[in-house]
Amino acid sequence: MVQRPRGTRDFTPQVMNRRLAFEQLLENCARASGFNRVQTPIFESLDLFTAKSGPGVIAQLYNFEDKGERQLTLRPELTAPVMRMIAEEMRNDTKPLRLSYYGQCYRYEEFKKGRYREFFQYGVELIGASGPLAEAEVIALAISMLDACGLKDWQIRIGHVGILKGALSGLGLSLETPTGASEPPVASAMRFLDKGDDAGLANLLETNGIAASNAAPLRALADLEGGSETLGPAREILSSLDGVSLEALDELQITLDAVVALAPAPPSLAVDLTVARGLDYYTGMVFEVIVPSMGGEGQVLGGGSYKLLHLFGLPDLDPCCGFGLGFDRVLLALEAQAVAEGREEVVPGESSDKPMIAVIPFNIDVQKVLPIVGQLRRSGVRVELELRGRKIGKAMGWADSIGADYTFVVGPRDLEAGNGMLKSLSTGEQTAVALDAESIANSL
RNA sequence: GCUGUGGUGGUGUAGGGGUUAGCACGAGGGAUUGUGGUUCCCUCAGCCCGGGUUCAAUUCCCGGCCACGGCCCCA
Repeated sequence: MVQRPRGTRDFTPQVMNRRLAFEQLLENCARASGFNRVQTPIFESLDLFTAKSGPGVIAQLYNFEDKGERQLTLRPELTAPVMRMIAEEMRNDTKPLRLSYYGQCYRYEEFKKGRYREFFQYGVELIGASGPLAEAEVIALAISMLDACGLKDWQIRIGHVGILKGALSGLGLSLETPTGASEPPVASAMRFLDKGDDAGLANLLETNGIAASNAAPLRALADLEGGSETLGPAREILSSLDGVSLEALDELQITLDAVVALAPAPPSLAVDLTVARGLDYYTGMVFEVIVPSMGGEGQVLGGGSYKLLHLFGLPDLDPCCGFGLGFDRVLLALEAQAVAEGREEVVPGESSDKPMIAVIPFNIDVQKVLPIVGQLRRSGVRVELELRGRKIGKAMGWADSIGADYTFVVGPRDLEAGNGMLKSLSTGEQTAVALDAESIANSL
């Protein structure tokens, strides 16, 4: 028996129903904010991802050579392909572009709950507009989506890489990687701050000719916690440091104010200046959403402002802003929440559908009912036709188990009388209805 | 990359060096040749793969594969 490859999943009709409903819900949110869907290929040139993330990423790629000896790879993420698409197809489109995307991505790594080798990502990118208002639009959309799907237990953390970075470089730490080192001193400092390694931080400052006394205010800055009220203390700390600009802080303030006006209030919002997203192409505001109950795999969404389009010859469009949403993880969180609340419905609206009617021809020529089946379907009613010639009792059981709302039985007697028996499976009531689609539809 | 636990019909499980490998759900058929979600009967279908120990392995040992966890990492 051939099994599905490691780290992949099959989706049964019941599961797929839910996934489609979730995708539709996200899509509706995106469209309400003017974001329109695009789609890119499942495989791309290997260069696309090594250019963005460096040669180290190959270890986690499903890369291969095609029959024309081209170096290709299954896509590990969707931002780079969308950037590529913009450069190739959308240079002359009116800016800004508001794009959304959804699809599977592939990473060769160990998988766990909420982490698979084939996983699904939903995301948006706002291209050709930057600044605090553009950032607020993106954050607000993320909040709206999580709000719309009914998730309750989540936290959004918003930061700005420019603030710590500005403070550190303002003190005199270099943004350039020295020869022989693996990362610039600024990045090392941010890592020390994030991990709480104060000794390492002080040491780093001293070896770069900066007074170690500066470590304390930096630590205080990194440790600030809370909502937008933390910006006041942050301002005081930054003002006390030499050569540090307050510009990034002012921008973050504008962004936060705009988000409050644009989006529903999230369950928990925290300003956290150490949100680093680990990636050096993020240049401004960064944010992420955590579902605490999911533990180690609890980050369900991440994004921010980044500079990538210069890699495609479009530096004028940098920086852009966007986020990626872990489709599978949010769904897992919703499923866990539904179980905890003893609720059947996991994604809002997943089970609301048009009524379904099971048409059961009984000891008659099936041809007699086919036109009605076709007409009902065209008029928007879901119709399933009994295909196995079951006896009447079995047929009723079949109709029940496929989730039909009604049965419509047509036997010899009915045919003679020119009608059929329409039965509601929920109430058990049964009435004779004329043998035409309109009469049946009106009786539902 | 490190590490823990586990793999018995389609699903969930019991058992265990020699067994007709048990049960439940499921699916198909029948009791019931015009009415379902209750009952009864019948049928279908299983010891992950390879090697080793043994007279004998589904059971014990090793390896692989797969699954589920905890770290590391995460574009």
